Amino acid sequence: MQKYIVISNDIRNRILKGEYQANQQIPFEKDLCVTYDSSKMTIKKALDILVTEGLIIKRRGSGTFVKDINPREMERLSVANQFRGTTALNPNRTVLSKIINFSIIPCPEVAQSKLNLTSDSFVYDIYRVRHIDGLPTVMEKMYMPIDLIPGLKAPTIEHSIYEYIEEELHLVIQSGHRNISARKVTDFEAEHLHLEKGDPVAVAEQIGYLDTGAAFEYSISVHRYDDFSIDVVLTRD
Amino acid sequence: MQKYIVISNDIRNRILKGEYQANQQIPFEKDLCVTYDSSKMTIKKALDILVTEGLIIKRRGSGTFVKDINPREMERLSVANQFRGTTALNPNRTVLSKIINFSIIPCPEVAQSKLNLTSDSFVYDIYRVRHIDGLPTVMEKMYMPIDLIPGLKAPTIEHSIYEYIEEELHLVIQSGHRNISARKVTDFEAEHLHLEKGDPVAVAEQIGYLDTGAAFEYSISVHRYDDFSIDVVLTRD
DNA sequence: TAGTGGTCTAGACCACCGG
DNA sequence: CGGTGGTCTAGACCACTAA
Repeated sequence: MQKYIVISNDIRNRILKGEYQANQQIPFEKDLCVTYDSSKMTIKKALDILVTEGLIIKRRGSGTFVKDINPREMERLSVANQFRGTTALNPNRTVLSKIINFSIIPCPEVAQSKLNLTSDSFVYDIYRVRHIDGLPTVMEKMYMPIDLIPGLKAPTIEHSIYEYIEEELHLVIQSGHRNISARKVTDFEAEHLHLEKGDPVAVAEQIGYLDTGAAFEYSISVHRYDDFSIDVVLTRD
Repeated sequence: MQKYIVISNDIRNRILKGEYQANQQIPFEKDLCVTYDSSKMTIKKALDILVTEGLIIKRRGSGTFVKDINPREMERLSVANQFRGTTALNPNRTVLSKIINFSIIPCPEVAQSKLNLTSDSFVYDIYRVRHIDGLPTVMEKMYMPIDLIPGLKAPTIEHSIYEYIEEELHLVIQSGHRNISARKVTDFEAEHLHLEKGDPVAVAEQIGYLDTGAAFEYSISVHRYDDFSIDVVLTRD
């Protein structure tokens, strides 16, 4: 494990345990260099991780301070801006899917620009309802290039596609570009999600990337409004 | 302007102009060191900015590659995960507010944990409808500690509070922690937002921080569903 | 003015990928 | 095995803050 990760974890734990409290100043980088027997650059890198997580702020000329955050709020932060599938996001719940459609088609126009493909490429066309602890919660429309993700079968789609990609194909999922919006549920969706006509849904449109830079997924997830929430840490510049 | 920012901007522009195309390999860090007359660490820092923006990916042992992104998709990315107020987010539109409530009260329980205050601290209690180009678009409930943000007056609230904080008080807004969800509009909100009973709204609950680390704002923004959308770049690890 | 964090360097060593 | 990007160092200089 790299040094800056270890240091970063250690300081994060001290903050979460309350050893460094909200609004309190933490030791100077110079002193942390001694504490952790590291160079200034390494300490800076460790602290910068906590800055992007939103736990601390740094002020040139003054020092480094724990943000003015209630301890209960802190735990959410470490998972904000992390890319996880539905299964991984609900580790203590059962996630199963009912397949509405599973076929292979030429890449439709709507997905061409997202996946950077042309219509002569083939993609899986997947439409499924994801049940969490038995309750229909998300409807997911998904396009994946068959060249990148070979061998998809119905049983996989009923469970976790991401797990298949990582554990069976040994590919590495690297990042996702997601757009969040809201709208009214369609009648078709309402039926599957057990919602009333015109109820709200949250829509997450997403492009997923492998560590090769290749776009492997374009999906539109329609979530019941009472089971959707996402945390984001935003910064100036 | 710092060297790594200049380099980062230059490479971003080359990608956006198509000089470095989707899926294409860009020069090795070693060569970029020569091109930009910089050290390896500086080049790495410049490239890492583009990685977190979602434009490129790096593979140890292989090189650095432009992500498999359609050029049209790229422009959205540079503003993802940026913290802006409504006014700054709509630079070409007119943003005005109708005040529903503006008073000073002891910090209510709902905001105490968010702002890390106790009930003996006073906060502004602001409730306003934000009109964008004349159309009611967002209803914003906002609590701000009067100690941190002194001198707020009604005319300021009708325009941009963020501008007042930065340009009049010369404070620096540093980051925000935001939670996004969706629900049905209340009857009261429907009236002000010109929505029908039960229509969807997107809810952005947010804590804003100054560069001192102090929480200066807790707000709940209720957006018309047809004028709300947010982009997020998510990563593993 | 002393001391903070920010930038930048030159160079060492390492983990990983490809031929 | 050579070459990539990743980590880490020791030290220089700078911009900024606070007393």
